[in-house]
Order: sequence, then C-alpha cells, then structure tokens
Amino acid sequence: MSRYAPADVEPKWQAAWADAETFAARRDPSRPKYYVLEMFPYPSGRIHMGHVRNYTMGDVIARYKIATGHSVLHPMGWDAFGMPAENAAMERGGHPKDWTYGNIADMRDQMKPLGLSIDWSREFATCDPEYYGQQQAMFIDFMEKGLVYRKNATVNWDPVDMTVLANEQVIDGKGWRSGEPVERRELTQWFFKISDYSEELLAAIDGLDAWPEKVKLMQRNWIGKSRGIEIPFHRTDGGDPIVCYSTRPDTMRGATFLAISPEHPVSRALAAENPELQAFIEETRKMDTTEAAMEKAEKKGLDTGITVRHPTSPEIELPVWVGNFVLMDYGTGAVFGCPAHDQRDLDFARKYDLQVRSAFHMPGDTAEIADEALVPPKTETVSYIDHFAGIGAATSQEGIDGSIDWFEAKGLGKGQVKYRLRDWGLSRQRYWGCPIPVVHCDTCGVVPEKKENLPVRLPDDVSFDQPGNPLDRHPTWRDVPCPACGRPAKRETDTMDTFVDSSWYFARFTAPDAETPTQAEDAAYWMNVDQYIGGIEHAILHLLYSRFFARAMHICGHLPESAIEPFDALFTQGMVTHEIYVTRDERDRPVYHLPEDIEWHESGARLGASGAPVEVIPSAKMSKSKKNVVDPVNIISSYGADTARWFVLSDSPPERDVEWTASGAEAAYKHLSRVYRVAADIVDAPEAGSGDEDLLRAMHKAIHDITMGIESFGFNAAIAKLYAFANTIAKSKAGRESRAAAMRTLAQLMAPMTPHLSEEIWSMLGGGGLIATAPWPKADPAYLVEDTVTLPIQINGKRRSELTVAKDLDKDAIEALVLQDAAVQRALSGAQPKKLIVVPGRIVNVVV
RNA sequence: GCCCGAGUGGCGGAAUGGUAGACGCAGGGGAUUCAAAAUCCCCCGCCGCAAGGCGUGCCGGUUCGAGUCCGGCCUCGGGUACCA
Repeated sequence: MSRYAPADVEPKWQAAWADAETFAARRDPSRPKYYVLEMFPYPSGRIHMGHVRNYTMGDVIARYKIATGHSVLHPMGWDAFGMPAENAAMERGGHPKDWTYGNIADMRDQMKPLGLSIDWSREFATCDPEYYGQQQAMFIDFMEKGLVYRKNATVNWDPVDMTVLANEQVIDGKGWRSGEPVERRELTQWFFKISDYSEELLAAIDGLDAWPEKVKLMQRNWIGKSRGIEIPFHRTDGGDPIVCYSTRPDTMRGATFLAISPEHPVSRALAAENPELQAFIEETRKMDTTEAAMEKAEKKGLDTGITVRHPTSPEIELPVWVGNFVLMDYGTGAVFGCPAHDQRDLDFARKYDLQVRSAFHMPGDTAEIADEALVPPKTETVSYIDHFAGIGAATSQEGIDGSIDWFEAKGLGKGQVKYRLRDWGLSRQRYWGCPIPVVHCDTCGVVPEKKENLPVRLPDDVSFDQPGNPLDRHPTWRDVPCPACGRPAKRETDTMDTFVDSSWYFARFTAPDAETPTQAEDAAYWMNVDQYIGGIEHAILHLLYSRFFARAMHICGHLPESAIEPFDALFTQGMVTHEIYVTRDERDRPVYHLPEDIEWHESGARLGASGAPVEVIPSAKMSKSKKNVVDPVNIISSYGADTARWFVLSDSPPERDVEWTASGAEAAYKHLSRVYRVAADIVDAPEAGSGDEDLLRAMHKAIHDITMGIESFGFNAAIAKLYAFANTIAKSKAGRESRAAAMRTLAQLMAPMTPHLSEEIWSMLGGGGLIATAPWPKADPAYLVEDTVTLPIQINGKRRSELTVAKDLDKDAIEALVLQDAAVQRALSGAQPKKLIVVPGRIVNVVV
C-alpha cells in the first residue's frame, strides 16, 4: 500500500484546479454570488503563521461556498506602501520599489503551495501606478465634493534628524535613531472630513448584524457621541469669555477652577507677556503626540493669573490654569474643574492647593472629601445641594439631562452634541506612498492635477542617504507648471496615509483592470464583501475608514448606494503570537532578533552569532519590527500544505490568539496519513459487513455537525468532529460500499480544510470530477433523531445518577421513574423532594 | 489613563444557563517486531486505599442549577488616530 505523499499529491491537484479554472471568479446571474475576502497582507517578505491562519480560514469559507453552488470571488493583493520599505532602503541601501516587488514575488511563491482557492488573475499591489492613479482620481473627486481640506496639525519632530517621526518611531519620548527627545511641531496637512459622517457612521453600526458586538462597541466608543453644553465663563479683566464644554453641567456648583489647553488662544496670548507661562507651554510640547502618552503623563498646570466668574454664583471668582491634560482637539480646549466629583480634577486640586466644593451628596454619605472623588454611577439617585438646577433629587443621568436644559433656558449656555471622532489626517511626509495629486501655485493656490495627467508617478531616482522626504529635495519632480495657469509651481510632496490604500482595495478587486476606480456592473454584482476576515487589531481604524470611504465613493459615483456598508459580515480572527527576543544596544535601546538567530542553552537563550544573553518576552503580537515571525515554509515542505492548513485550524478557536508552537504539526500529519490509509484500505475491503446502519447515522450526524461548524466559524470544533467521524469509519465493520460512501463524505467535509488530500481520496474511491466543485453533502434529518435519551439526574445540583428513557416520554412518567432511582431514594430517605425539576431531553434535578 | 477582549487539566482547548474537561498534544502501560520505525489497544483534572471531597483567575450575588448571567477586583492581550 502506498504512503500518503503530499509532495506528489498537492502539485497534481493544484495543476488540475488551474487547468479547470476552478477558482476564476465569473459574473453568473444564474447563481448567488459570494465575495469572501481576507485582509490583504503587507509584503514584508516572508509569510508567517498568521497569514496561513487568516487565508486558510477564508479558503474554508470560499471552498464551502463553491460547493454550495455560489459564484465565488476570492482575490488576493498587497498592501504595499508604507514605512518598512523606506527603512530597508535606509538600512541596506536599494530602492523601496525593488524591495517591495521582490518581497511580493517571494511571498506569492510561498503562498501558492498552500493551494488557496484564489483568483490570482485579479492580483494587484497598492504601489502599482494603475492602482494609486485611480486613488488619485478619487482624491480629486473627493476635493470637488468638499470632502478634503487642509489645516494645521501636530506631528512628532526629531530635532536632530530634522524629520517627522511616526508614533512607532518615538520610544519613550525619544527619536528611535537620534535618541533625542522629540518635539511637537505644526504643519499644514491634508484631511478627509470623516467627522461630517460621525452621526451616520454611528447610526449605521446598528445595521451591521453580522459584525462582532465587540467591534461595534469599540467603533461606537471611538466615535464617542456625547450630549453636553458650551458655557461661557466671563473674565474679570473684561477679556473675551472663555467657553468651556462640559458633559456634566450638573456638577457646576462644584466648579473651582478652569483649565485650558496649552494650545488654547488664551494660553498663547498670555504667554507672549509671561515668560514663566511661555516656558511651561514649551515644556508641554516636549511630548509625543499619542493620546496614551498625554493621558498617562503627570498632570501639570500653571496659574495664568486671570480669573473668571462662576456662571451661577457670579460672586465667586475662579482661577484659570493652563493644564497639560486638556486636549485642544476635543470640545473647546477649555474645561471647568470639579474636584469633588472627578478624580483627575481632585488630584490636580490637591497638587496645586485649589478649592474643593461639593455639588451633591451621595446617598447616606456625609463624609468630607479627602483623596477620593465622589463619582455617582449614572443610574444612582443623588440629591443636589441648594437644589441646584431646580432639581432636588434625581438619578445622576436625569440630573445631567435636566441641568443642560436648565442652563439653556437661563441663557447661560448652548446645548451641543459632540463627537470624539476627529478628521482623518492623511498627509505623510514620506516617499513610499501615493502622491497627493495637487500642485501649489502662487497665483492659483492649491490646484488639483488634471485627470488626464494621472497617475502622478513616484520618481524612481531618489536616494535615502539622508533623513527626510526625498520628494522634497528631488531636483525636477517637484517643479511643475500649474495645471490651471501654466506658470511655474510646486507639486505637493506629501504622500497619502497607507490607510487610504486599504480603504477601497476590496472594491477594486471587483474590476482590477478598469480604467476608472470601479466598474459599475462588476461593483453591482460583486459588492458587498459577504465575509470579511482579519485581525482584531483593525477593529477601529481600518474598518471605520473603509466605511467612510465607501460612502465617499458612493457620493462620487464609484459605488452603488447598496455598498456604503461594504462588509456584510465580519470575522475577527485572533492573532498568532510568538515570543520576542531582545538584546540592548549601547544606549539601552531594544534590538530585536529573529527566532532562527536564537540558540537555546541550559543557561537560557543566547544570540547564535555572538553568544550574548537574550531576554525572552512571551506572547507578543507577531510583527516585522519585533522580528518574532515564524516561517511556515518549513512545515509546508516537510509535511505538505494540508498539514499546515489542518494544524492552524485545529489548534485554537479562530477568534482567539494562538501562541505558535512547533509540536502539533507532526500530529496533524499523522492524522491525515491515517485518513489516507483508511481510504486506501477501503478499496480492497470485503464487500459485506455489519453495522452499515450505524455508519450511516454517524455520517449524517457528521454532515450536520461539520456544516454547522463551518457556517459558525467553529473550525476547531468542526475538526474535532472530523477526527471522531474518521475514527468511526476506521473502526467500522460495515460493507465496502457503505464505508466508501462514508469516506467520500468525509473527504467532502474535509475538502475546505485539506483540499489536496480530499481530491486524492475522492478520485481513489470513484467520486467523479473534482471534489472542489462537487455539491456539498446534505444531512438527512431522518438519521439525526435518536430514539432514546440519557438524562443525568442531579441531586441538589450535583450529578448523582442517570436515567435512559424513550425520547418522547412525558414529564410525569419521567418524574415517577426518577423517584424510583436508587440514588434518589437514598438521598430522600423516605421524604418527599422539596422540588423536582425535569427538563425533557436535558436534565433532572431533585432538590431535597 | 481611556475603550475592547481573554483567563478551564502538564499543554492547545470542548461545553443553546443543564453530566465540566469533547477532540488533540504530551505522558504512562500493553500488543506487534529479532530490534527499531510505523501502526494498533488501554489509562490519564486534583486530593484520597476507599467511601467521598475539591475543582473553570479572585471576592460576592442571581438561579432548582453558573465556565456561561450580574456587581466588584487581579493578570494578560489588542486599540489609543503617523506600525500595518
């Protein structure tokens, strides 16, 4: 008997699929369509287990949908712009373009042996001029529709390298190359008006029925709708009032100070004549731009010396402080501090010896406020001191709502709905991205490039031997005539955020060669993506930007209205994690190492080359920069693609993170070999046997369970059932044709996971045609019902006995039988049960 | 800091509020073999000789019944707007 040899079997069936064009996506009005998409990869150069996991999951769905009669679109492309290509050029020389396309070729070569059901004819990379040219055309369309504008925004500035740094390039507030503290600097940048869609993007979340609740919740919180009020505080020196935004005006009685952002116009104006304030503001600029850094930084402030009047108690004067924790981007850049009922404000008040005054009592609480603020939950009833806001007692939420109305009615403020969501800054001061297709003309201002001149191509003759954006110093690329007046002008040298590239690639896959961004019939047929699969790390930004983009594309006529929510169903897979290996350089900065560079000694991990000790950090997200990426190519070459596919699906539930370990792959191979061996045995098995009916039952149960498993993304549970069914067939003594039928069904049920092995078994047992296009088996309900059922008997909630009864036996009859049970009689010792709970078909609980 | 998750045997994990530990790995024992590989069979949460008791991160609650629901924590992970 021959052994299962994936090295021979897998290429054979891949060739058969290619010959039959099994996976070519075709518009076929006679069949329902199905568009399955996995988030496309960044071409780092090597595929890793996370990719294998992601694309295998999508492949299971795609192959299952083909078998259930759908016309399937399952494409692949490359998210090819981004920083790593420029970093590689800086570190190793060479050109980002060569590095990127070389990586794409390598990764495609590594991916193809997996036998994915991908229509490779639709492949593209976002750095192809044919792709980014269409993106530039859409940018111009967006400009015309008023969806794009410019404003000043803050970036991380490395004062030594004289360059803009990404947040990732700032480590502990210092530039990753220079090691010097970064500063914040303002630049004029391009923005998409995503905030115009705050309400719509929020409201439409309710319609995303097949998205995970957690993702919807994260998006809702990110958009962050709040009802609040803008209240002017009048300055005692007669200057313009300072307007504060508050979502808690019910705490107004407790207001004891104002805090304004260092970037607030009042701060700037006062700083001009106040060197101490000037220095304080300078100090706050020496921080990176991330929200996390700002929120975690020590809360600091400086008294401006000016005061304002309390809106409802004008006799009280409140000091105005500049606080490093006040964000200029949210609300009005000014807040009132209420230390009694807000922990951050209380900490601040204690630190700078500011007053604390209560606005309400907590129920039953009369204690003085010490170091803990009294923050009532929104559903709790509070009583207001001085019957503030005309409300004696109310739930906290009613108090908030009532006080907003009260302030408005008195003309003391203006109710406002605000959103946390900020406009999308898309400018990047970098080379390897999609050029923003505009020209700056002294006469005409900002002028879009003419569409017939698109794409605005990136120049190839650039160098990366000095920091900064090479487009800025390019000798000829930058200087162009104005598209409007023809006079000498300068091209925009900012490129687009790579999130722009990934915000519409799913639409481009429907017509990758179209002369316009999309093609109407193709978009209408294929959109929406029926099932989108990707990492939870994209829960907010990528998915929210894509939802915005689909709306913007619709407005510009590039997508039908039905496609403004582009992803019908979303599945967020867990990440594949792996240990990371770190040493420190002379400045104590972390240096990451590849797993293959590590040697394991009794004393711990050491660097293979130098023998230096290595710090091992467990379970971190696999990423290029951390170099903790596992190479699946070795597994594929020694065990075959089906083993790798089977293993990544069986090891862990798809939505959960999985720590990569090498063990299990051997076991997966053993099992697949066993299935092959059992199938081969059946060919020569005796014609007649026993237990055919039992095998038939097991088969229909398997069809039912595994179909459910695939439909619900329970791949690991489905695989457990496939193990069980394979064991049943192996042990069955049924006749040859019964076993062959069961084995052919097993092959079909396994085909989405292990397509090559399944084709092999299918042909061996006379399945006919390709299993890839064979119709999915159907479970006959007649075989799924059992005649009897075993009920566990609990006594006081603990399992003590069991009872096997006819499936449809009624409750009274079951109760009678339960009371005769020996364990039950022992527990009752002659008494009546306090309670007898019978859940037919499930369980019995006797309470004694 | 804030938002969102996750936590179950030695390990990965299973379980519509209803028998906790399916299925697999590792481990132990046996069969086959001259021997090995491969394969096949059996055992396998913890404590206990047993009867039995204890067990799903911790504390409390709801329920006839909680891994599952609610409240409060702890730890780990993701996101935090220029990593993709």
